[in-house]
Order: sequence, then C-alpha cells, then structure tokens
Amino acid sequence: MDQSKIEQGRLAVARHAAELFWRDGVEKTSGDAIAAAAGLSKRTVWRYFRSKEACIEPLFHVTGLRFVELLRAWPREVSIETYLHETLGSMLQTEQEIRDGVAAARLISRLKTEPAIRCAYLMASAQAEDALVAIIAARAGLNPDDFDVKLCAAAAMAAVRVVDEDICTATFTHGRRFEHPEVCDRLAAAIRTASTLPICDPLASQAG
Amino acid sequence: MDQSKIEQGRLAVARHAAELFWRDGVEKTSGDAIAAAAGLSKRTVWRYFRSKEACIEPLFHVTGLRFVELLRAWPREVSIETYLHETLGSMLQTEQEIRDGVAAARLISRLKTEPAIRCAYLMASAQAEDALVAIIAARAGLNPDDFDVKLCAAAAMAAVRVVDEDICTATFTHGRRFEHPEVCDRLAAAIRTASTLPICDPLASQAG
DNA sequence: TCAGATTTGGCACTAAGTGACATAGCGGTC
DNA sequence: GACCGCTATGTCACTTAGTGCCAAATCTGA
Repeated sequence: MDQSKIEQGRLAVARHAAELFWRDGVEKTSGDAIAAAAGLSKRTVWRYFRSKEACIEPLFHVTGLRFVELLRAWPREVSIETYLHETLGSMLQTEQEIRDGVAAARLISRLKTEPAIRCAYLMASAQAEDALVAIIAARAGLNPDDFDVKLCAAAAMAAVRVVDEDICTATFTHGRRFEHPEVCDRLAAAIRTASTLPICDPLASQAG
Repeated sequence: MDQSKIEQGRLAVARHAAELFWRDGVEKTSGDAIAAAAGLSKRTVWRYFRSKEACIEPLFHVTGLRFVELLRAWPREVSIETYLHETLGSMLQTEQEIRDGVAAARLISRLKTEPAIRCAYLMASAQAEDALVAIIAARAGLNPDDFDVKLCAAAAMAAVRVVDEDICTATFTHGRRFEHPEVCDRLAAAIRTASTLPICDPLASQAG
C-alpha cells in the first residue's frame, strides 16, 4: 500500500515542524519555515496537512501508535506489569525512534502553554484510542463495536495520557529524571486502575 | 469579575458559529460570516478566538461545565445513579441552555467527519476535566494535585465523552430517541465503571 | 461633565491555506 | 530505450485567517 509512503512523508515534515515548534514556539514558526526545513514547497506541506498545528500530529501519532502496537503483541497469559517491564525498554529500537520519542515528550511538556500543541496531541490520542479499541476487543473477547470496549479504550488511553503528561512535564520543565522501571510501574498501575474490563491480568486460555 | 463578560461575548459568538458550522460545515463558513452573524467586526472575533475552529469552544465548554457544575453540588451521601436521576433533568433550565445543549449535541454528532470540530470538542473536554479535578478531590478528600485524582478525573471525563458521542451520533445520524432515564443510566454506569476512586457511592460522613 | 481605562472598529498588512495548471518522476508496455 | 498514463510535486495567483496599530466609542468613577 502506498498510503504508507504518504505517511512517511508526513512524518518527515512533522519531525522538522516539531523541532521548530520546540525551538521557536508555534506562533513564531511559519509554514514557510516548516516547508523549507523539510525541503518541500509550501504547497506540498498544505497538501499534507490541513493546518499548521496539524503538522506535528504524525509525530504524536507514531509515538502513540508504537506504544499501542506494543500492546497488540501482549500475550494473553501475561499481566500488564510483567509485559511492560519486559518489553517497554525495547519499544524504541532505532535512533530515529528514540529521537521521535524525545521530540514528542518535549512537546508534551509544553501542553500547558501552547494550545496548538495540545490540540494536535489530543487529536493524535484520539487516533491511538481507535487503534486501542481493536486490541482491547481482541483481548477481552468482545466486539470492537461494543460500548464497553470503547469505554475501556477511552479510559485506558486517558490514563496513559495523564501519566505521559505528568512524566514529560516533570522531566522537561522540572528537570526530574526517571529510571525505566519507574515509568513501567506508573504506566502499568495507571492502565490497571483505569481499565474497565479485566484485561490487565493473565486471561484464562481460550481457543484461537 | 469582568472576565465573565468576555466569556458571555465569546459564548454569544460561539452560538452563531455553531449554527453556521452545523448548517454549512466548517470549511464553508468564513470568519466574516461568523462576525456578521454575531453582529461584531471581524477584528473583535479574532480578538476573542485564536482560530476559526476555536469559535465553538465556548459552547462545548459551557455545556460541559454545566454538567461538571451539577456534579459540584453532588451530596456526599448520595450515589451517582440517584443523583443523576434526580438532578440531570433540571440541569438545563432556560430555553437558551436547552438550545445550547442541542447545538452542542448536533456538532458532536459530526465529530467523525469534521476534524476541526473534534479538535474544539477535545480542547473543551480538557478544560472540563480540569474543573472535574477539583470536584473529585473534594469528594475523595484528596489534594487536587494528587496524581490519583487527576487520573480519576481523566477517566471519568473520558467516560462521559464516550457516552456523549455515542448518544449524540445515535440521535442525530441514526435518528434514535432517548428517554431521559436511559441517558442517566448510561452516564452513571459509565462514570461508575471508569472512576478510579470510590466516589460513586455514598461516602462515610466526614466533618466539614 | 470630565479624565482615564477598557473595548471595539477600520484598515493595512502578514501568514495560512486553496485552485488551477504545468512539470517532473515513476512504473509498466512494446 | 521511447512511449504512455499516473501520481506527486512545484509555481503562481488567489482567497481567507489572523495581527498590529491607531482612532473612535463605550464604560467607570469622581
């Protein structure tokens, strides 16, 4: 599918936009500057994105999705705590993925002061929530259209969002440092607490 | 405080903007049209709002806040189910408040097709979540800065959001009709399920 | 009624975003 | 390799979103 090529292009732009938004702020960053940094014409940028603030959505989207994709591989017989401790460390494989994670985290730490960033972040979270629905449905053995599944996905995503925001602001605006296990603990605890379906504990084995 | 005067002005504009967004779509509605409908100069509209899509935020904000304010008056010795059944019906008092509710609900039913509306809706929900934090903190006897309180507020707000979206799309795009008790039941059930702190049941009486 | 402060409008301007068409690149086919 | 159709991109003129600046209006209090 060549949809992914477009996604790659959008992501490339998003990385540059994120850099500029972080360095100069959203207001002081022009569409021209983003286009120039990405090595594209302005026109192409506006073909990729409906607005300036949407330029960073793919970055949040991809980082959010990396986490959600990690959950997709979550074996039924493993608890959330065990799974995250075992796998979260290897979620960001390449240098690029790590850079994306840092870039996203930095921007998240600016959510309070830059409404445009919050907007993009929330939009991307909504997409991640959609992806999460399918995973939770599979794990709970329910239909993705089921209201309870949607509710659980929304609550779990909200939990991730709160932890994210908390950790990112603590890191980038208060200079705190987090060791890896602590992040796993907090994410797992929040997801467990917020989950409205019994998905966090090992599940009774089931055919299929 | 004259901050509320500005809020009234913003809300007045938002009502017109919502009408136009609903009738013509966001794209086909110009800033000029909004200003004209509100009887203001374009300049004043852009002083009130940072972007066109933000023009409807106050409508979502006020309807969301009306619900949150209802929860503020929630007595400690009453369960969420009882409280909502007893009070939700009287939440929207004036004709204007009812019109606001309908206008917001109609727009929510367009969330799938109009990203700009989703953006505004999510931003307003984030504000409502902030307001909810204080209420939950009070009810749970915890500090508003407490992580668990923020988590509970986020999860509860997510629950309200999912119910909202579900009911509004069912109403306006599938023509379903909801009786009042059903709405109460669904909201109460979702909030109870998603709440991560024991706030939904009557609380042991406590001085103060 | 006057002074001072705040709010609004008018207008010129910059920047965001679109439409229409030309061009470049990229398989496939002969 | 030349030809073809297809899609992605660029160019440029254009509309609309959004800001800066100053003047007019409106509000406030003595």
